[in-house]
Formats: sequence, C-alpha cells, structure tokens
Amino acid sequence: MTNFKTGGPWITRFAPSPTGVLHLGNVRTAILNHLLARQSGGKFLLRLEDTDQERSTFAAEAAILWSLSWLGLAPDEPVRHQSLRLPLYRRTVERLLAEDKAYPCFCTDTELERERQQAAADNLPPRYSGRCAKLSKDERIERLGQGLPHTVRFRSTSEADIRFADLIKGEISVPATAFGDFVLLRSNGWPSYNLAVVVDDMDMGVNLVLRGEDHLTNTARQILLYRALDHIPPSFAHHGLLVDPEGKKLSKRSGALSIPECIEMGLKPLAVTQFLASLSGALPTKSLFASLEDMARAFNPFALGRGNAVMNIEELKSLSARVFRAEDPSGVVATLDQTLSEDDPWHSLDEQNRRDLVSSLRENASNLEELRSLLPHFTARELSFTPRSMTELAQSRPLLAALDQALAAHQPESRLSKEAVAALLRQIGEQAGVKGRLLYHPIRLALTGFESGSELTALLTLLPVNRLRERITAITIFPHCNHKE
RNA sequence: GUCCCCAUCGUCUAGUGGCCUAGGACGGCGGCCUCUCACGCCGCUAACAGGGGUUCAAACCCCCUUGGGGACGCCA
Repeated sequence: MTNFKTGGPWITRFAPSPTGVLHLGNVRTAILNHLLARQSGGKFLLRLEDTDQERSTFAAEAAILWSLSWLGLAPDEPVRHQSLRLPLYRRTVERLLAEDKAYPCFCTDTELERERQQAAADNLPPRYSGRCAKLSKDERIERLGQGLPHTVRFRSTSEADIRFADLIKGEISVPATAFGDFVLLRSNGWPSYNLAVVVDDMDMGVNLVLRGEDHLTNTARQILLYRALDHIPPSFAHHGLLVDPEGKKLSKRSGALSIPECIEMGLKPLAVTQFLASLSGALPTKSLFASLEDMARAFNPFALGRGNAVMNIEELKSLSARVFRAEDPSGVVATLDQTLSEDDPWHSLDEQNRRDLVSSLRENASNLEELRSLLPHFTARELSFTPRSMTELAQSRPLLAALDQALAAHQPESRLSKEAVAALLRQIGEQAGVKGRLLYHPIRLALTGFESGSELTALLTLLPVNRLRERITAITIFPHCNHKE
C-alpha cells in the first residue's frame, strides 16, 4: 500500500478559488502541500480555480498570489488558471457523453429546488433524483434540438461503496448512495469543480491530493470520474479542519485571520508557516527554523493529525515573537533605515550603534512595530515627563548631578562598555548613598522618559556619553511635562 | 434527516498490545534573575470522554453510547 514513505516524490498542488483573501485555514493546506513536496523532493504546483465567473475577481487573485509570496510558498511551475482551459474540460465531457457515462439534464433551478424541499420534508437526503437520466435517446435529441438550456451530469450510480486509502485517515469508505448524479458541465458551458479538478490533476501530473477533510465526499466523486476516464487516481490525504477555541467552525472573530491581517499584526511569515504546520502535528514548536527549506527537512508527514485543530492566536503570537528575536538584526536595521523619516535621529547613529540598539530593544518587543515604538527611549531629542515622574526626578537631583559628573570623566563621543557602566553606577550609588530601585529608577526615567524598558546597563552603553549628559542637563533646566498623563 | 470523519493535560501533540506511575511543547501557577517590563533559567499544575468486550496484559484492537466536526448546490 502506498503511504508517505513508499510513495513520492510527491507532486502536490494548492488550488484556491480567487473569491476572497487567504485565511489561516486555507494557508495551512498550502503550507502542508509545499512542505511535503519539498521534503520528498517533488513539486509544489499552484492552480487558480476561477470557474465561478460571478465570484472570481482579479483583486482576489492578486491578493492570493501576494499572500503566498509573503509566506514564501512559490510554486515550481507557472500558475495555472482553469478559466483558460475551457476546451479541455469540454472535450472530456464530450467523451463521457459519447460513452454514455454522462447525460444532459434539462431540469430547471426551480424544479431542482422543489425536489430538494420535498426531500427535506420527507427526511430524505437532498439529492438529484436522476429524472433526466431516464430520458430516452429520442427525447434527448429532441430537447437538445430545441436548444433547451441544460447541464451535463455524471452517471454516478455505483453499485459498490467507494473505498480508498487515505494517507492520513486510513481506509475510508463512502457509500455509493452518498450522492446523486452530479453536474460536470454547467448550463453556461463552464466546468463544475469536480470535473475541473480531476481533469487538471491528471493533466498536471499531481500524484497526491492533500486537502481538508471537507472534501472527503468530493474524493469519492472524483475517484468515480478517474475510473470513468480510465485513469488511476492519485493518492489522497485529508487533514482535519481548523476550528475555534470552542471547537466550532473558525469564524472571523475566533481567529480566522487573513494573511493581510497577519501582516498587519506584525507576525513573521516563518512563524505563521511553522505554527500552522505544527498545529497539524508535523513539526515541533520547540525549535525555530531558519527557513522554509529547514522546515521541510524536519517535516514529518506521518505525524499529520487526523482530528481538527484548534486555532490559538496567543500561541501564534508568542512563536512569532520568538522568531522575531532570533533573526539577524540587520534585516530590521535595514527596514528602519528605509522607513524612518529622514530627519529621525535614528539616521545619526552609526551602523554598530543601530545594530546594538535593535538587538537590545528587541528583547522587549515582539514585532517591528513594537520595537519602533521603543526607539524614542533612545533617539528622541526631547523627552517628556508626567508630573509624577518630575517629582521623582526633582527628588533625585543629587544623584543625577553625580551621574553627570561621573560621565564628564569619559570621552564625549564614546559609548561606555558594560563594565564601565557597572563601575559608574556603583560609584555614584555610593556617592549619593542610594541603591536598588532608588538608584536605577530615576536614572532610567531621566535618560529615557519611561518607567520601564530594557536593561538599564544596556541602555547606558547604547548612547554616547555626550547624549547622556544632554538628557540629564535638559531635565535639570526645564523638563517637558507630558500633560496627557 | 442521511452518510462520512474525529476523540490523550486548557491547546498542539508523543503513543501502532507489555518500554505508561502516559512523554514533550505552548499556556497557567510558583520561584530564580532583576530598578522596571520583557527575555532567559528552574520547578509545579493538568489528560487517555463513558460503558461493554477481546487478551495473561488495552491509551492502543472490536462494539455501543456520548460529544464534536464535515458533506449532501449549475460554490469551490
């Protein structure tokens, strides 16, 4: 039997319909397909299922492609559009028609709707009755001749249950009665989902279909189609769905984040991919990965979980913060170089200083935005204080004077070493007769304007001596009061 | 309603009949570090849904119950 070990290399695909933005549920499927293809030395393909003319938009298509590229999920072959391959689907349907494996159906929407309501009232499954399947050859020719609008349906009457070995779930059995004759070609000439999927997966050489378990019954339909077309079906693997903390279907407010929203929140793409893959059980959360390739190497398809996965935003955020703190600071430095306004004091810092600043501040931030908001602690030209802080500073005047004096002994342009800072703090602490909070807190306040932040000794090494003294002088002359409190 | 799938700490999971007194991660709680917040480190917490079988032995195999999810479109 084929399984993740004996099969492969896997040619996988992600096949979204361009009808909206990608959310975490969709993306999980894409990531799993991508990692599996990479891990097995196969290929990851991308196909846009834009056969619904009413709902598909170019804006959605662009957003999807953009989101995938943000995640780093580039396909190995050009993106395929189903809307560009209509003749292929049509030819396939004609073949099935000729072999009497499909038939035209002239039932109208209202007729079908009435049937469904009747079935519901009778507590029967809402399925197509197969009325048009029984039409005689002459009746068919006559109606076709009249140019009546019609769909083409597949004769799905199978006497045996449809069985297949799902690579994640194991043996699956779908009863032959689970669905009726389904539509292959709509009355507007466009293919239905099931037809297009089968034709394209065959044509693209896809050998593993990995998708959400909401497609389980579609799989049975598709297997029937493969048989009708004398083609061996690919392997199938169905993962559980993403659900909210209550176990309900993921809704907007329960964490159905879209990728644009993830970007807005400052989440790291690698964190999103790792989180989603680990939610499926196929990747550990403990270690961090440097790249998607790294992740693919560690990816274990055997561990893919069968059940649903509960979306936990806090866990995603915490993973993202870890990723953010672990990456090389130069990327962040470069981003700040480009995005901070030209007159921002940031640009007056030298390269080493900028790196040190980022490394230090990052410990208190979980993403770029938070880091950016901490920057003024160090770079602001003028600090402002609350009345309460000013009281504390006034009381600490002797201490601050001692600090200023001690700083005067150092080169104005230089930055202090950690050791020098430690010695200096000890010295002025003794001089002013204070220690602990009474020593550190006023200094932090005076130098940053904030009551909390990164380690004080690191802080003192980050600014050149003259800047430190400027700040102390500023508050002893006339500090800015923050009236907002 | 019918059919399908799923069921281990709060969450993601390890577990494929004896290595299970059920392991890890995240969270929570406590502590250490510490001027603060965060990071980091240490410790603790907490689960086999219930009931029947099979077996010398069951988290693991079978059945039932319960709970959850999904599917039943000229959407994908």
